[in-house]
Amino acid sequence: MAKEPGKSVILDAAEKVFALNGYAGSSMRMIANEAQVAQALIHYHFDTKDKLFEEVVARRSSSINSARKQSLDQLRADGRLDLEALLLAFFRPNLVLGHDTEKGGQFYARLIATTSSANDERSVYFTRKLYDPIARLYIEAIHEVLPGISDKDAVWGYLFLVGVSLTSMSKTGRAAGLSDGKCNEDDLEEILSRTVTFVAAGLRALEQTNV
Amino acid sequence: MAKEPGKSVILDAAEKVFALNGYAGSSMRMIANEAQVAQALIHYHFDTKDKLFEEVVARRSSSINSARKQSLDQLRADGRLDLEALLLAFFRPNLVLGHDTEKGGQFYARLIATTSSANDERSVYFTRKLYDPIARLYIEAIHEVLPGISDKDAVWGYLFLVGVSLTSMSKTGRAAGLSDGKCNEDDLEEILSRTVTFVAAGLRALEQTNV
DNA sequence: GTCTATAGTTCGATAGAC
DNA sequence: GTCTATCGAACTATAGAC
Repeated sequence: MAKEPGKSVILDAAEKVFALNGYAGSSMRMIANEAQVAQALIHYHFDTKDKLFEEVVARRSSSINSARKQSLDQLRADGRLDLEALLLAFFRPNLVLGHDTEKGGQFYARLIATTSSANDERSVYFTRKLYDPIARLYIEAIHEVLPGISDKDAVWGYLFLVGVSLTSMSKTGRAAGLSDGKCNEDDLEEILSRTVTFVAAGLRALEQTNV
Repeated sequence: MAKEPGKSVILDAAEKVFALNGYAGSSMRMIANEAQVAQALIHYHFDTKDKLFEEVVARRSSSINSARKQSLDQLRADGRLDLEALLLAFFRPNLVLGHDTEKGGQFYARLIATTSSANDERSVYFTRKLYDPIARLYIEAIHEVLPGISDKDAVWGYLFLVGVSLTSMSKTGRAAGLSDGKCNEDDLEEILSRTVTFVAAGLRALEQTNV
């Protein structure tokens, strides 16, 4: 079925174009063409390119961040908060969205990976605004499950954790290329279990260095 | 002392502008202004924006990659190749360059982090051309020092390793912000030892899952 | 809401003087 | 080798018909 014109069609198109070309590398014409609407319609609904980008990111980030916060609270309430559970709570929302073609969110993971690695003012602004609050929550939780870890190691460990998750989220095809096809970037559980194993061991090792 | 006009002044300016704004977000005018030369002079020396970018990257990547290859060969020749030595051989060239203000290479690390996380055709092309050969070398070396690791885990482990190193290389100020100033992104050895500890434990854990 | 047409700006690249 | 000046294309955004 053909999609009807409207805001969501434009948001989907913009998400894809921004993810594949970055903010500066994307033009309103490319997005209009992808969405099969007139360029002026995008300005009617979203005003400027800047505000369009903000709405693209806001649509997904709020659900991811609230899922991450709720999972953490739930685990704590149930007394089941350990390191592996913490990592699963963090990774799963992003990976699920990044691999879920139904929701049309398969490009958001790439968009976030690109944005959070960029150094321009807009990208840094978005990263801090959207992800620093969640970061502080998870750094605090790392202290709970690894009581021996130092403040510095908890922060560096969290940043390493994010670096690993961005790698596994991006679906650039590099894993398949370097493994001659053995690694399957579409196998969600395969990636998730490896990521958790790797990061959990890394964080425990950081805790050990402070004993 | 003021720098004299010429190719190296333009390359330094381009490296900085590209690192801070990305390829698409950088204009020849911005670079000309940063270098304090006429825009036409950049075209005289480098022809197109594309070729300028290629020369900016080539200037640093060749020395980094040959350092990585030579360190690996030397360790093997000396019979001192273990996991920690392998990781140090990989991380040090990039970290040293990223923190060395004398050489003027302090922006290259950010440029590479941005480029290797981007999904546009040019960035993917550069990442594969410049870094896939070194990647295959180090994946092979991972198999040597961790004989029990599976092919898939070695590739995923290598990609996680790269993800962690990009995080610690970038100097975005996020570590300082999240730790209320406790983490010092300028302390090279502090970052390097943490990175090695974290990644070594992660890779050993991946090896263990296959026993 | 959605379109066509276009104004006004900025871009990469080139011509030509020195 | 370095400059000023400018061309033609692409860009964001807007005006106005429907």
